[in-house]
Amino acid sequence: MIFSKILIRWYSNNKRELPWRLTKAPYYIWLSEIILQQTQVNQGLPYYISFTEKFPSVFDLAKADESDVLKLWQGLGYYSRARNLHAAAKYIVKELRGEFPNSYKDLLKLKGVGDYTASAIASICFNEVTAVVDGNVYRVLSRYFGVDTPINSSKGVKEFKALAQELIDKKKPADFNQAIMEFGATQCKPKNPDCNVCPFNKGCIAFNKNIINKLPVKIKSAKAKNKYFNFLVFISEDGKTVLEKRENKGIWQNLYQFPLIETNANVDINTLKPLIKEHDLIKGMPFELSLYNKDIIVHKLSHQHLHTRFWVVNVNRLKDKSISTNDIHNYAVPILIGNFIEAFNF
DNA sequence: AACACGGGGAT
DNA sequence: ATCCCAGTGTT
Repeated sequence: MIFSKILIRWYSNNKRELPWRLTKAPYYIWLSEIILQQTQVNQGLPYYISFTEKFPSVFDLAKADESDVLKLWQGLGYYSRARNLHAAAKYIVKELRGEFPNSYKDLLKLKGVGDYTASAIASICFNEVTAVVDGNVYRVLSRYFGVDTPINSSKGVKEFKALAQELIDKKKPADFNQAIMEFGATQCKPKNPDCNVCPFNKGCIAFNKNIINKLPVKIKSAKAKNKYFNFLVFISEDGKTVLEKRENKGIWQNLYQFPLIETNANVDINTLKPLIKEHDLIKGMPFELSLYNKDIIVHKLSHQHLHTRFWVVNVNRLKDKSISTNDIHNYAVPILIGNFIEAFNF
């Protein structure tokens, strides 16, 4: 039997029940695909539920404020997905009168939609024969066909896309695409794949040459850099504090944080005090400084290790820009800040 | 081509 | 520790 037939049969017997598999409405498929980029099903699932509840249609999403979209996205990471999602919703409503793009080519014009997502939506919603290539597909194909081209090289990207496009079931592109991803996610896993019960083990090159753990080949990325963050948790006698919006490019764009002093290394209270004394928010005012977390919190991102200390700065009163500590939960914050807010219990 | 972009889970 | 995750955008 040919590859796609075996795969689709496996899928019909083994697929998980997931909410986005109950619909073919492009808005919902799009939502699920954006949420699931670089995100495991278990992590993305509650966000899919809350987004479909709060924004049942692309019109609801388009008319929301970005701050509300980011608040709902809080904790999921890769926040450009939320910003692009919102921008694309506004584009669909304004420029396309709410009619969702219905081809790979037009889907690609949406912010945050690249080759993978355009292929997924086009195939699932419109039966377009466009093969998806995600992390699962790289793994399944590299192992079965014994392809050792690095998956994150430009050559590899083209090669695997062409191979997937060759294999896809022209009559059932939606099933094929979802099947190969589901197969990679639940059976042909990175570690300890279930080769003993695999319907492909007879023909799988990696299995038969015993090189399962050598494939796929991936070029290693640079190591994470250390950064040293000192967050200033101002507290005034009338129960106010300060949050600032991160406007710049980089991590956490458009999310909120406590005023930040970044240093080249961990600093103690004596080093930090003069810096705070000159801080715009309290220049010339008396203050008391204390360290909240004795143990440095190391928040690990893909490319940065954030060595973090929270400093409580008690002051008499705060100028403008301050907010009531009662309102602090209304702001979208990175999980690092969110965990502090929860522990500090304002 | 190389890098930035989060947070959680598995090993 | 290290790798991976229904990838995309920028430089």
